[in-house]
Amino acid sequence: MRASAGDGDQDGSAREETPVAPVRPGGRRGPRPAGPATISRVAEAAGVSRATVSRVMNGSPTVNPELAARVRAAAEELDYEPSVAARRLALGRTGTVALVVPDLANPLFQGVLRGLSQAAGQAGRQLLVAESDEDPEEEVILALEARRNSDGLVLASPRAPGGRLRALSDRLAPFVLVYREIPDLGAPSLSIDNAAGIGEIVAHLTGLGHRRVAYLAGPAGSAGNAERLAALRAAPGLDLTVLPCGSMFDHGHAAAPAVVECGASAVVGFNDMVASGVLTGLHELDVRVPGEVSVTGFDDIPFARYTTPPLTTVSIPKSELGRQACERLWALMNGESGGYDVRYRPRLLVRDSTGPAPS
Amino acid sequence: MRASAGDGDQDGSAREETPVAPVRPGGRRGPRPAGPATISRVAEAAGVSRATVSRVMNGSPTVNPELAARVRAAAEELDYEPSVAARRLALGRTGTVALVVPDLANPLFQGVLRGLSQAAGQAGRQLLVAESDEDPEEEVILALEARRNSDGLVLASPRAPGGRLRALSDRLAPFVLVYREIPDLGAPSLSIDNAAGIGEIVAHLTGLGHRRVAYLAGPAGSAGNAERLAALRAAPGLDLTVLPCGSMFDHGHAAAPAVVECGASAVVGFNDMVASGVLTGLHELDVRVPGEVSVTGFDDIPFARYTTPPLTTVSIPKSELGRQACERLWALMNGESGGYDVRYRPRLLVRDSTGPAPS
DNA sequence: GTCTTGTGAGTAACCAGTTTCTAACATCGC
DNA sequence: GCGATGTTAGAAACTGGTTACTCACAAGAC
Repeated sequence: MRASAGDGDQDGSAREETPVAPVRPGGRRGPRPAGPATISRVAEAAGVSRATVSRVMNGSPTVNPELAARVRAAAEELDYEPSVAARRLALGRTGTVALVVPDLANPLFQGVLRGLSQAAGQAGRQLLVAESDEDPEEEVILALEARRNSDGLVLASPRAPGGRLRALSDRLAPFVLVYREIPDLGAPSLSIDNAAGIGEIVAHLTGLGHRRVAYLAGPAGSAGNAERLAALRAAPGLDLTVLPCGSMFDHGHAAAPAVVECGASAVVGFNDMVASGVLTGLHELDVRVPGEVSVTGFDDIPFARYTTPPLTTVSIPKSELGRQACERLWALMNGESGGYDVRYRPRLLVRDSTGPAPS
Repeated sequence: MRASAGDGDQDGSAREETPVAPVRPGGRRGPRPAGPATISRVAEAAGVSRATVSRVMNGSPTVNPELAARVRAAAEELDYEPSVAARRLALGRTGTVALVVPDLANPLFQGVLRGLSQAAGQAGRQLLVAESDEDPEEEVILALEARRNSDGLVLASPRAPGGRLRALSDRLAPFVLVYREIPDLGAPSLSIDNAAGIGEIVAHLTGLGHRRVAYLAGPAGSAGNAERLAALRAAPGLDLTVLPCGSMFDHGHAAAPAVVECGASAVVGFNDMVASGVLTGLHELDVRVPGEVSVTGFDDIPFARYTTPPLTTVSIPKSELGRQACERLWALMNGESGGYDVRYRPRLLVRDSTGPAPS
């Protein structure tokens, strides 16, 4: 007898009328149920059993067409819509898939979000979205919670430690991993060959004569950042300076002075946003790009074409990842195999932000 | 590029360890009844009734602490987690809110998405997202469907005709409208004063001596576009050319030649993306901005600071809209009033893409 | 004209919780 | 000592569907 009785003390008005006591979930058998129509009401109206109504609503062929028509008419008449909650319970399916991302503002994840949203829509499913704000602990909780409300999960670029995910993997299943690979995880992964992407960039830059290179590092927890950094470190003949940066425009913008200071002739951005930011920052410092400094990005976000100068970057199939993630997830949810892991190789896009190293 | 499933799809090879059956996730020791623990199993294990377990799980104070501890221990032991589906049915609540947007790729809606996502997370609710792809008919269906799976709805910049939404409003309720106003709709709305925003822009441009202005029009169905266009048409002393355009970078980019052709000295973009696109397009045509042509945007998306030159635009409180939308929705869902409609007045941000009209 | 077979529809048992009602028991007042 | 009162905890009804099982009835086989 407590519930939320305590909070009504300051309100006291605005309740012009209490039209219809909605439904008393403890139940009495009123004479006129009111409220949204239920399958029982339809059954009664059509003079059939609930089972028959259910069969009709689900298009079972074992119902006399005449009867079916009567049921449909009754349903129509009563504005009947099957209760989603009840179907979920009875069927044990939610008709929903979930996506957990570190940062919704990042165009990279928007690609996955869109791909997933469209695929889900086409499959007549709902899409649940949760944002972890880059916090690994939060992420795990969110993922578990999202999974409990859905039939399957897409984890985009999870920040959580591999061991943690491995331990949780049977409570998370079925799920697919995007933008990350975790060995011995029982889930398919779709990832980017970051080393290859960096390789493309390095080859391009060294081909232009650059040796002193600055790397604008991404967020600490990002597996992609770790791989890109490692690949850069492993590149022979590079004089590398690592500048802590981040993943957003502002971070790149703020890093411009440090770039100038370190004397690099080329800047490799963790992603296109920091690269765009640094582009503007350099412009403000009157550093010519690519005359004095070359700049590269990563991801090929839509905006990258529209910076000045247009950004040299590597492109990754963002929407394709979303679509593929769906496909894998559908397969998994049907008890099929999630298929082989794949790793997409980024493609170099040379635009105008890179040029020969100044001599 | 590696083919993912092309060749190996029919491998009948040794598959000794493929656990194809959905193994009971909880059964580590002892032959327990399979499947996830239910309230009945917990009740049995603790030697109490289901009602008591329910009370304990919901923190009812009318349970003997000793008994409660026993129940909690049993629940812990069995890895019990209450079924979301069953609670939904019994409580008649879903614990979910839904968002319907025309276009997830648009930074404008991402603001709302983020604000909503964060507020929902804080309130311990799930967030359902649906994208209508700018199709009014689709949108209505999506909204209805989303609403059936949630306790409340946020409709962002809906494309559907006002009458249609009005007719559906009781099936959609509780819901709040964002980026659109519809008279006599029984739902609170949070919108942008487009006319005021255009007013700011026009004042700024005419102050700089511009008279011949081109407007890069947004999507046909957009209410925001209609209002902005109307405000421009109503502005006195303007020689206005309307160029069909769109809402994305590419649309703006493609419009650059038409801008040059029409001889305007200033371009008013429907939003920041088309403005950025046209900026690049003009640059490619060797038109100096703002020397020969001034360009303005709308919305102040994060990119806008990082175009070259940085874009003069009007800013609107995107995340604030998301947060406010939540607040209204929570109120509505608690049976309170949704509050007054509000209309935010955009703020002019003068950056470097506008300058004196050439004489 | 029976026996078998097939078909359509109803009965009732689920799904996994929540909540009302009720009964047993302890406590208190007179 | 006995009735009145107050706690707990259980029984059972309820949320609104789905579906395995069953049964009545009709058609076809012999």
